[in-house]
Amino acid sequence: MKPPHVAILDDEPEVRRMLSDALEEAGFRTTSYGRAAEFEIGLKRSAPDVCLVDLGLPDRDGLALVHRLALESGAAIIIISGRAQVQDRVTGLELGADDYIIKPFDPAEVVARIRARLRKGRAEAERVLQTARFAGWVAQFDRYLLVAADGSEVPFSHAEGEVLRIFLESPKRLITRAQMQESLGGAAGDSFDRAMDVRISRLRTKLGEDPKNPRLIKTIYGAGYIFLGEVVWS
Amino acid sequence: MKPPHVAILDDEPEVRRMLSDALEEAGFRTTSYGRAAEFEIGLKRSAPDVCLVDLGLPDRDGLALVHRLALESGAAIIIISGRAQVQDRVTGLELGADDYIIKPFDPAEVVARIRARLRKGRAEAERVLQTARFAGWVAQFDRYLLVAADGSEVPFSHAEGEVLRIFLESPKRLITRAQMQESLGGAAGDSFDRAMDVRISRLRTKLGEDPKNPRLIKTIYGAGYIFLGEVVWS
DNA sequence: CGGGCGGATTACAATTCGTAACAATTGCGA
DNA sequence: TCGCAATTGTTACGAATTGTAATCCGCCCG
Repeated sequence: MKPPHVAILDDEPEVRRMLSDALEEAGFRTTSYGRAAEFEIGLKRSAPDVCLVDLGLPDRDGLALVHRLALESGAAIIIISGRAQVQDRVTGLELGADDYIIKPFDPAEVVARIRARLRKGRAEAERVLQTARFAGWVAQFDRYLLVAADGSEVPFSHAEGEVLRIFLESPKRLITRAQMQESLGGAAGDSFDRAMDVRISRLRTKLGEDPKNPRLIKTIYGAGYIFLGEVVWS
Repeated sequence: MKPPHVAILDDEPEVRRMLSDALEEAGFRTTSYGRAAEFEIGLKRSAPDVCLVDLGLPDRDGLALVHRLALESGAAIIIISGRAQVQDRVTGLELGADDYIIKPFDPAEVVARIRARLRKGRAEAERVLQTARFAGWVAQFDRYLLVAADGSEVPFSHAEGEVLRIFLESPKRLITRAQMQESLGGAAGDSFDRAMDVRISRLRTKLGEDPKNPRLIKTIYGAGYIFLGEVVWS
């Protein structure tokens, strides 16, 4: 997979350098331009995935440029501007910019915002399967399936999945019964806690736990539960 | 075309009102929630196009919620937070938020940023997508026809097509029964849910699903359905 | 060492879902 | 207008999952 290409348009050389340094360190390819005329020539040679555009250009009205870019280019357009008024931001976004960052900016935030833009573009294809690995198991939450170390598959139900998710999201930490009820959306009190017990019990059997010596879901008498075991999400 | 639906999650009633007023004036449908628990229940009823999430929630860690939303929901996620540090913004965006707005905010900018998000998303959807490929099938919605891998053709009806389209538009994602009913325009409640079951059942038989071990349309008891399988629209 | 209490497990009941059979609706052509 | 066929909704019943209640087991403290 090729690294995404970011085009930078800003008349101040220091700003250009700061941006290109940060972006290349973050794994992007960059091309920098100081004037709108060069920028447009560069666009014809290679289509960037993201355009960072400063509005205060010497040779062209920045907003008009943004508008044309939005219509003609498929790239994500991010304005970087010293003009901080709300009205400036609103018109910039209305004209087709995908984001508006105010100077002075932090390069780390620029990187994060670029990533957010690129993510949506290819989000569906790249969406990582929501899976967790622990103690030889692989839990696939998008398929409601547990895969054992030997490859055998054990389906789990929605109720069991909710409990399992809570455990896997905070392993090695005490989870009180009240917390778990809250997460499961159940009204605390009367007889719902018994339902929770049953859910945990059924989950334990699916995980092949030895009731007398549970290795994964440990009961803390009078307090709650702890999920032991290294969890790696991917 | 239905107006986009924006879900608002913020514990301060004034903020909720300010947002919903501005958004509805701008032509959006809104639903407001004060607590994460209610918000998640609302998500099961109808799938919003945009989620505005405040990080300072009383009953749940906002960032964890954002992360789950990013993975499980197809909506655009915009954080609205009083935490203004760069580090906060970066982690919020890295966890899957599409934008990060700092309190105090101007409603006009919120509207503009929501529009910017929807614009990008809709650009994809606006290409008239009439055929989808999945699991060896080709679904041609303009001809109400399913073409199998061996070339044989199976016609599907309008009702079946509606269900199929919903599945193919959000594959590998839980679709609650309420969401599906809303998409199908049916009044929830009495006996319409049985009609939906029947539609799905008939679609399953046309797809040649094994009732005991469905490979494509999986039922999540008590929750909804998931369409497994890679989908490519063209 | 025994009682009380909290949790685990089992059996059963309630809910939810699948599908087959049937009824209602729609659309079309004679 | 009538009748036929295709589609869709409705009802009924069986199967699967989940909650509830009853019982059993084990921990903690005296």
